Formats: sequence, C-alpha cells, structure tokens
Amino acid sequence: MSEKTRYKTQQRAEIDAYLESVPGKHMTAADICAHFREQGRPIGTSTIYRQLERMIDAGLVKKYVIDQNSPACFEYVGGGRGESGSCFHCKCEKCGKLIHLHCGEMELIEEHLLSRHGFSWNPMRTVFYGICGDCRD
Amino acid sequence: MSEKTRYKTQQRAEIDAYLESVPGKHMTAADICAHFREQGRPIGTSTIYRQLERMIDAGLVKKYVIDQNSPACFEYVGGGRGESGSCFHCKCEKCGKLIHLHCGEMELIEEHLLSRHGFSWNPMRTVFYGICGDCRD
DNA sequence: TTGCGTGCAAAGGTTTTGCATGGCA
DNA sequence: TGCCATGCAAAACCTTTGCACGCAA
Repeated sequence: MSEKTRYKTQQRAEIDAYLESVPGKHMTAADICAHFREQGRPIGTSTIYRQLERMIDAGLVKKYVIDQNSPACFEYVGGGRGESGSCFHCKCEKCGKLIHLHCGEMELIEEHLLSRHGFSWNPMRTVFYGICGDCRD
Repeated sequence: MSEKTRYKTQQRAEIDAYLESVPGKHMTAADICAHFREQGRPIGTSTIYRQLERMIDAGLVKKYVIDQNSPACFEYVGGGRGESGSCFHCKCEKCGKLIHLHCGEMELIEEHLLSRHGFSWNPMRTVFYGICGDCRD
C-alpha cells in the first residue's frame, strides 16, 4: 500500500488508538468527531477524513456506503486479511434499520457468483433490502 | 405497493414512456433531465426525482449507488413479475456494466436470511456490487 | 529549518424541501 | 371547485479542497 504518511502526529495516534479499541464497530465520520469532542480533545473533520482515507488505502479500515444521502460508515478491521471477517448489511425498507451480519453462510454466495457467473462480489458495497423481523410482525 | 399517485400528469406519462423505451439502460437523474431539455420539453429536477422515487417504491425502477460523491444511477426494470421470475442485478464497480442474473441458487440465500436471521429479503431491490469477469483479467 | 499535517472556512455537487402556481378530476 | 403535482429557488447534507499556521523530524 502507498505509505504517504511521513509524520507521526498526535491526532493520528489518537485516531488509530480509538479505532483499534472498537474493532468491528460501525461509525460515521461524524461519530468519530463527536467522540473526540466529548473527550475534550476535538479533532478537525478534515483530519478525520484524511486519516480514514489513509487507513482505507492501507486496508485497516473498511468503508460502507449505504446510499448517498446517509453518511458513510467506517469499520476498523485491523490487519486481519480482508476476506475472512466479511460483514454483510441488511436494510429494512420499513423502519430503515441497518443490520450488520457476520455469517459464514453468505460466503457460499460469494463462491457461487465467482465460479458460476465469473463475478467477484464485493460484500462491503452490497446492501440487502427487505423487511426486518420486527417489522414483519 | 403503496399507490400514492392520484393524478396522471403529462410529466409522469412522459417520464414513464421514456424510461420504458430504454429498459436496462442506466442513467443519472441529470441524464434524464437533459434528455427532456434536449427534446424541447424540460421537466423540473424535483419532478424527476419525485417520479423516480415513486417508481422505485413500485419496483419499476432500480437505484444504484456506487459512492456518495457521484450521482446515483437509475434503471427501468419493468414490472418484473412476482417472486418466481426473480432477477438479480450485479453491477461492476470498474466498468459500470450491469449484469442481469437469473439463478435459482440465490433462493437459498432468501431462505437462509429468513429462517436464520428473520430477514425477509427483497431481491428485486438488491444490487450486488463487485468486479465482473472482463475486468478481473 | 524544512515541509508535512492540521483545522478552519468555504466550496462542491447531489438530493430534498418550501411554497406559490398550474393542471387533473 | 378541490387538491395534488409541478417547478423554481433555496436549503440540507456529506465530503473535499484551499490556505495559513503549527508541529514533527
């Protein structure tokens, strides 16, 4: 990965530390900003975005785009190879709830799409639309 | 389907007719606006968006979001009959190609999401993002 | 000292909303 | 006539960019 970073700044260290402390959690850039503001240690929005971009390039963070009207979600995935900890997203069309799903079963689809249809699926970008259990009642 | 439309307006008829005339083609809201402007029959942006929203709700149009900094793509998919003739859509993140997939295998996922995760999946609204065979080479 | 990183403010671009007007029933 | 749909303009929204200052090396 392109390692453009040359300086180790305070902000970078703090952002790294925070994200590493909440692996697998999904948050928006605004959430991360809010966290530091509440800690009495505000960090500029641009810096958050720039650091996130770096970590995405380095494969440390995943970016999820649900739709362009809601902010993107970011998740720290550590150095743990991308393929394994894949996360799927289901969005309820009724209540708008977003469900994060870690499920090995779905990897069969990944396999199937590739071998049968030659399509290399990127689960990160994909959102399953439907009705959640709460709304079906 | 929630049929909120009560009036059949000129604009709606023209938008319907145009989209139906280019099935499978994907275009942005701006593209559609431009089309009517070039035809000497401009239609307001808000109207385009409002009509598209209605058609999405009705399952007639699909919306594709690559990332939130580029405009969304819309595609007319017709009245894709009920559950049986299910058609899946894969969109290549690289070349933008749209792949229509008829595949019974996918119904296993539908079953799995429902029984294991209580999520009633609506394949018609879902888009699989990834890299197509041509672009993987 | 050098020059990258930060943070503020402003830009950028798409989509949504408010409101007066016009068209459908 | 009643009321929804339209369209303009402006708002809303997230994200990116420009620029001066500060901090790491």
